[in-house]
Amino acid sequence: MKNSQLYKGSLNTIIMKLLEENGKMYGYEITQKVKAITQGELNITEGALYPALHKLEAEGLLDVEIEKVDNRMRKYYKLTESGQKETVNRLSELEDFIRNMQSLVSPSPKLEF
Amino acid sequence: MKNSQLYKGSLNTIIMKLLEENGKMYGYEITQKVKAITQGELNITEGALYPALHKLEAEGLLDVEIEKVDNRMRKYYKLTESGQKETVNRLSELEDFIRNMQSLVSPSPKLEF
DNA sequence: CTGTTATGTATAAGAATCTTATGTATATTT
DNA sequence: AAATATACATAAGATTCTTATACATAACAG
Repeated sequence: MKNSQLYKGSLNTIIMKLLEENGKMYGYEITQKVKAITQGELNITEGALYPALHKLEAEGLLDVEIEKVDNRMRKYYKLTESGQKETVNRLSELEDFIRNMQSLVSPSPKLEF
Repeated sequence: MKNSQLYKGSLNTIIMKLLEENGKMYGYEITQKVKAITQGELNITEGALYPALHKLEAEGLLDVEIEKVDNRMRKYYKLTESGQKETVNRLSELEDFIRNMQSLVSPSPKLEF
């Protein structure tokens, strides 16, 4: 991903959320979309992305469909039914995570007397 | 930590933030504090915590001070000067991370016509 | 009084995720 | 003609965490 270790563990959730929103996407498209949404702050590397997609597919959360565009291969991924249910869970976990992290770092204001 | 992979990579930031707020803390105290703040949702395991503390110390971000209380050892950790500076960076990275994740998953509302 | 829970630290094996590097191939831009 | 963009893939190694184990004292429960 980027410089920060914080993104570790969040890639699956990002992929699934984007697929939920966009129906179907291919790998390279995902990297570009993420870059655009985060204004270049988050760059997903292929070495992280493709193994993640393969794993989600192996787990039955994604379906794949190969197309050829301009003589180049594209593997379009979309959520399975099981994947759609799991996406709801992952997003819920992400909300909890963000809430917990904010509780931990939000400046519980030090009262001064 | 807990069930979710999302927390992976965030432990160092949590530790440093708590030390910034509380001056000095010992390991077990950190686990209890995190549990309390997150209402039991996030449980830091010793297998993750102690190696993390040792590494932060080795990197010169933490200082350690041993005390004996009730015949039991406590290792109090506090931020070094370098650690204080680095904490600012880490918290800034965390803010960026949370902002980026919210951009990615916030329901860019689908307009219907 | 004896076993369990709480307090307190530590490490080692293995799992999961990611970085970095490399490889292949075509299309487009310079 | 060379560099960049598009498009997928994998392998070695780094990092971070889980799970299990280990040691030791204090407090509580049966």
